Parts: sequence; C-alpha cells; structure tokens
Amino acid sequence: MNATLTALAEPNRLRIVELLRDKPRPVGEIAKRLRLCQPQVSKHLRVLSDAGLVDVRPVAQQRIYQLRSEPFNELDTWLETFRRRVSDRMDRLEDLISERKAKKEREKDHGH
Amino acid sequence: MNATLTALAEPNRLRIVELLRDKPRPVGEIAKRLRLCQPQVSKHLRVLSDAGLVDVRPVAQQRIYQLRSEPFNELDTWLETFRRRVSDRMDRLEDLISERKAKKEREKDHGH
DNA sequence: GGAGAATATACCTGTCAAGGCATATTCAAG
DNA sequence: CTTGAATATGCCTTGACAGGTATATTCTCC
Repeated sequence: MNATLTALAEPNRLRIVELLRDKPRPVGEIAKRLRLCQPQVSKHLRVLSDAGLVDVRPVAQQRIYQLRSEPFNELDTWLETFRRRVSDRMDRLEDLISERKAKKEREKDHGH
Repeated sequence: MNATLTALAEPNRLRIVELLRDKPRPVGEIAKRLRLCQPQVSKHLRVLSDAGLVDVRPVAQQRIYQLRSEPFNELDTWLETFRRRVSDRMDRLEDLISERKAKKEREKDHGH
C-alpha cells in the first residue's frame, strides 16, 4: 500500500502511469511523449515495477510496459474504508466535544 | 491529486490519516497513540492540512484535526479511470504487437 | 497576571531520491 | 561479426524532506 503511494507520488511517474492507462508502451515511446530522457524513464519504470504497478514484456530489443491491476484494486479497497466514515465525522466531532466537556465537569467535581 | 498522493506517501502521515479515519482527534492524542514526538505530528498535520486532507478546529488550547472528504473523493474518481482499462490491457497488448509486426512488414516492402 | 498545558515554528543535521551523463547490455539485420 | 537501435545501470551531484531539540505562541485557570 505504502509502496504504491510512494511510487505514484512522484509527478513524472504519475504521468507515466496515466500514459500507460491508455495502452502498453515501450520505453522509448514513453520518453518521447513525456519529453523525458530515456535513462530517467527506465529508472522510473524500475520503481513502478518494484512496486508492482507495472509488468514488462520483451519484444525484440524493446520492453513493453503495461499496468497491473492489483495495486489499483488494493488502493480502491483501502479507499473504501473512508467512504461512510468521512460523512459521519461532523457528528462524531460533536460527540467528542461533549465528552470533553463532561470529562472536565467530572474532574472539577472530583477536585472538590 | 499529486499533492494528495505526496501527503499520503509518508508512512507516519498515512498512520495519522488512518487514525483520523475513526474520529477527529487533538494533536497530543495522535502523538501519544502513534508514539511520535509532538512537533513531528504538528508538522505532518501541517502538510496534510496544506494538501487539503484535514481540517482544524480549535477547542480551548487544543486543535482538533479531522479528515476532509474531497481529496478522497477525487482520488476515487481518478481511480475510476483505471477500472475497465486495466482489464482490457491484455487484448490491447496483442493489438500492439500485431500492429508492430504489420508495420515492420510494410517497411520491408517499402525498402524494396 | 503568572504558571502550566497544548500546540506551532525555527533551526540544524542526515538521509534519500531524482536528474544528468556516461557506459554496459541485448538484440536485429546485413 | 560488426553496426546500430533500444534499454538498463552506475556514478555523481543536488535538493527536498523527516527527525531532533529548543523555543515561541496561545489558551485556561487560579
């Protein structure tokens, strides 16, 4: 999970991922389209590969990179845990404040 | 989008976000639960705040931090664009290879 | 208004990662 | 087997960022 986020956090890597969203591409094409130097692209792809975000397929001297679905599914699952909770926050905040006040009252009583 | 990912990529910030998922909390409580120093927590919360991931509410000398829903919704929307595409990749890869071969044939014919 | 709690900020330091550049590797084709 | 294309890797430098510590700020309460 953290590996996925770290990999996606880098702007150029995000661009690469969004480019690969359309279809698999060889390194050179990615470099050309994003106007990046080839070594940098290879390095970014290495990071993405280590994070499990992409797969490689050799075709002649080319290496075709493609997205993998798992990390995105995991990210989606993780996001799910934020769905309803977030909409309930306001109420919970009120609860917290009430609790806090009540606690303070209790302490005050206890002190005397 | 990139701001969101960058903010979430840091392990301790991710822990903070996951802690806030349950309910809003003051700085001190976050520090205690995650066994982090208070200044570091404040700094992380600053980053999260700048990225729009959290809101603050002063209550006495405390500052109650809570998650905001927008960035998570945006992240979810972004993820949506990867849903179907990823499952189509295999076919597209085949297409790419076919195209590539066809192109090569064409070049060969043209050369002669 | 003085003391102490809760939090934010400033400064320093070390680490890590991204870019630039040169070079190694692998493969196709003549 | 030599050449050139496509890609990966190694080394170096630099900038950003996280942690540590001290200090500033803000509020409550007496």
